Amino acid sequence: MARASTVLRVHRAVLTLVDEVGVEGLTMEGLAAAAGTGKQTLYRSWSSPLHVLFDSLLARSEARDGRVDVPDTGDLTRDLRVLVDGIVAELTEPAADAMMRAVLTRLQVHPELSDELQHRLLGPQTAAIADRFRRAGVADPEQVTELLLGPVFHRWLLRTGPFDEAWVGSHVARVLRAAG
Amino acid sequence: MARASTVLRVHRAVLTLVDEVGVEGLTMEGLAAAAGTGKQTLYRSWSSPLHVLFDSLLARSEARDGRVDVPDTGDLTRDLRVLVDGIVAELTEPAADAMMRAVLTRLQVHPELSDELQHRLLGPQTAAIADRFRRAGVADPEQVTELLLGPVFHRWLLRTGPFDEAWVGSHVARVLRAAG
DNA sequence: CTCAAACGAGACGTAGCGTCTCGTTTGAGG
DNA sequence: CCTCAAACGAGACGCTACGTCTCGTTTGAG
Repeated sequence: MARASTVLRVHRAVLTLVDEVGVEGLTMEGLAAAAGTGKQTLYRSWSSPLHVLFDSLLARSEARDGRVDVPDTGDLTRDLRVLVDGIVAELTEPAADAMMRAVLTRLQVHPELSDELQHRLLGPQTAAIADRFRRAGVADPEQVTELLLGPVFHRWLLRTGPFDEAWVGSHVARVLRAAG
Repeated sequence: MARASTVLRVHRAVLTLVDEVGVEGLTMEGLAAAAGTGKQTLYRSWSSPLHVLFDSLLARSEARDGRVDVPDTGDLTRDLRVLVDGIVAELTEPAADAMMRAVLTRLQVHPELSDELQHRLLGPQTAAIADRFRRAGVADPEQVTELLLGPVFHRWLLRTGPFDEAWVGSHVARVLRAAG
């Protein structure tokens, strides 16, 4: 429906614009101006500025073959600490924090986007972590992955506590104890 | 600053209105009309429809002395299952689900409200759960509480899986294994 | 009873919405 | 190389909610 060059231009524009005005500041009109496109062209492919941003983020992630590198040195405890440290670093990096918070947030209003995020981004990432657990002989690797990520996510989203090194260490230890 | 009767009227109006139009459909103008108040009166006390809703929810929760009942029969496994079942029931009840999702997510844009939610609602609730763990002789009860709630929250917010009975059971068992 | 604070009502200019036309560009099939 | 429909840019349009503002009225503590 839409021309590839147009999509590319819009994708680039939204990532630039969101840095200037923030996720809340995105508007279809601003986007049209920034991308040098007509509003109708935007509405042809996306139904809101959030959809544009979201689509652009997914496209970018897939373009760089969006793999998670789950460390596998043989030392599971160590690997998990490195993994969680990496996730925490990304969650607390101000720009990424704001963006993910906003996207995740606004996503709640659009369950179909939630599914898409699940399949195109989160799913592969949690699967990679579950694989690491499976290789280490952990039973129920998917659920243990959830046990690992859930509290991190909980702490991040609800701001219930800091992500210091001690917390990461004891959290990983607790998850491994649960994993048996 | 604001008269108590006015606040009460607005609180009542926003809870009625949100059932009709949803959280996204709330506007200051609609709220003013529903509460029979001037817009200036609203802006005097709240800065957005979300703030009004949020304040109203907190007030309601505190009015009924918003305590969590954490079961304590002596059988920790059983108590935790009942507790988690209760939380899951509340999270999946359609009206409450939509409301909490909207509030919690929109909250991300207003960190100061996040703190308020933490202190006036979530904090006391997690503390009650941590106390149950502490009474059972669990070490690090706060962190084990996070281990219990994190995955529930994660699964709910990201819609990564269903909340069936088998999941609750195995999750509780895993958390207890981590608790030692 | 008094009078300042709080109020309701609603006018005002602004911004972004989503729809719509209109003339122009583009690129695949003949 | 030509054709022509699909996609495009530009922007006008009416609309809704925004946040600010005035103005006259109500309310309740002193």
